[in-house]
Amino acid sequence: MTMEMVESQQDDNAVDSVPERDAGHLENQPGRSRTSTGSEVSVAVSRAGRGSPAVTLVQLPSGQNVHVQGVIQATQPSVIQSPHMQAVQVASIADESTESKEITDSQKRREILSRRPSYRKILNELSSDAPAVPKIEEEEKSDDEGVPSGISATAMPTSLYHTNTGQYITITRSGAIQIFNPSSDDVHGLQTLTMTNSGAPQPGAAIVQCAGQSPDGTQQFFVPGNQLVVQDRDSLLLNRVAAATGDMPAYQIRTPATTLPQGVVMAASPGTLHSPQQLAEEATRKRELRLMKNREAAKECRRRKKEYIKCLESRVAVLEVQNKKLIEELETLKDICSSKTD
DNA sequence: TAGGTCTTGCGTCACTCACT
DNA sequence: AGTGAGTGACGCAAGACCTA
Repeated sequence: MTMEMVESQQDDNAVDSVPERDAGHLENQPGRSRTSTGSEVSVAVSRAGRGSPAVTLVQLPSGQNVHVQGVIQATQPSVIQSPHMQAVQVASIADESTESKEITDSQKRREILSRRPSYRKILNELSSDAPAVPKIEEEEKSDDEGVPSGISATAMPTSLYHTNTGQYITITRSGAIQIFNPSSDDVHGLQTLTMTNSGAPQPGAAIVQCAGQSPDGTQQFFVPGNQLVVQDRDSLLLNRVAAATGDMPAYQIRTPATTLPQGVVMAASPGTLHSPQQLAEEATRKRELRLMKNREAAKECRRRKKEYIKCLESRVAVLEVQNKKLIEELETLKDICSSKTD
C-alpha cells in the first residue's frame, strides 16, 4: 500500500470514526453522581494546576457528569515520542533549572535511546490505540511502490559469489539473484535478477531476468547446482533490445562444460581459504556485503521513520479535528446550561 | 552575487534485540 | 554464542534559502 493510499484512507476515516469513539469515552467518565432531578445541567470550571489545562465539569440533562479537559494545550516539543523519549524529555526539562546537570551521562542516555522500540513497533502500537492509524505490515511491501528495493529483508542472500569482473552475486532464499558492483557508489550498482525455470527455451536452462541497469560487458558467473550463468549473444541482443525498449535484459543458466571458460572465477568457500591474501579478500568481501546491507537497512529505516512521522502528523490532524468538535460540543452545552439558568 | 546558515539525504559505525 | 535486523549518532555533501 502506498503512502498516498494510507493517507487518503486516514483522511476518510479521520473525521467520522475517531470522534465517535471518544464521545463514548467521555460518556464513561466514572466517579460522578447524578442529580436528584436528572435534568439539571451544571458547569463548573476549575483550574487543575500550574500549566495544566482547565477542567470543566459538565452535568448533562441525562444526569451524566462529564469531565472535560481543556482542549487548548501546551504545544508538544515534538511529535516523535515514545515512553522512553518522554522520560528523557521530562528529565531534560527538570534539568533546565540547573546548568550543572546540563552535561548528562552519555552512556546512560545512549542506553535509554537505544532501547527505543522500532518505528514499526511504535506505529503498530499506535494503530492498536487508534484504528485510523494504519499498521506497517510485518514483512512484505507492495512491489508497486516503485522504490528500488536493493537487498531487502525478504531477499536476504544465502550465497555470495565473486565474478571475474569484481562484482558480487548473491542468491537469495527466494531465488532472486542480485549483482552488486562495489565500485559503483549508487543504487545502480545493484541488479536484481529473477529466475524463471518454467518455460525455459531448452532443457537445463533458465531465463534470468535482470531488474537493474544492464552492464556494458558480458556477465559470467556461477550459481548453485554447478550451473553457469552466461549472457550469450542472443541474450546480449535481447539486452540491447531491452535497453532500447526499457524491458529487462535476459540471462541464461547453463550446465557448464567440463572445463571452465576463460575468465570465469569461482569464489572459494571460506573453509578453503589459507593464504593471508585470501583471508584479507574474504574479510574485504564480507565487509563490503555488510556495508551494502547496512546501507539498505539505513535507507529502509529512514523510509519507515518518515512514514512514521507522516502518520503521527496525520494523527495530530485527526486529534485537532476532534478537539474542534469537542469545543463546539462544550459551547453548545454551555449555552444550554446558561439558557436554563436564565 | 558571494558567503553563511539551514535542511535533507546518505553512508558508516556502534550498539541492542530477537532469533537460531 | 553467533548472526542479522533495526536504529541512533555522527560526519559529509549538495541544494535551498537568506543576507550584506
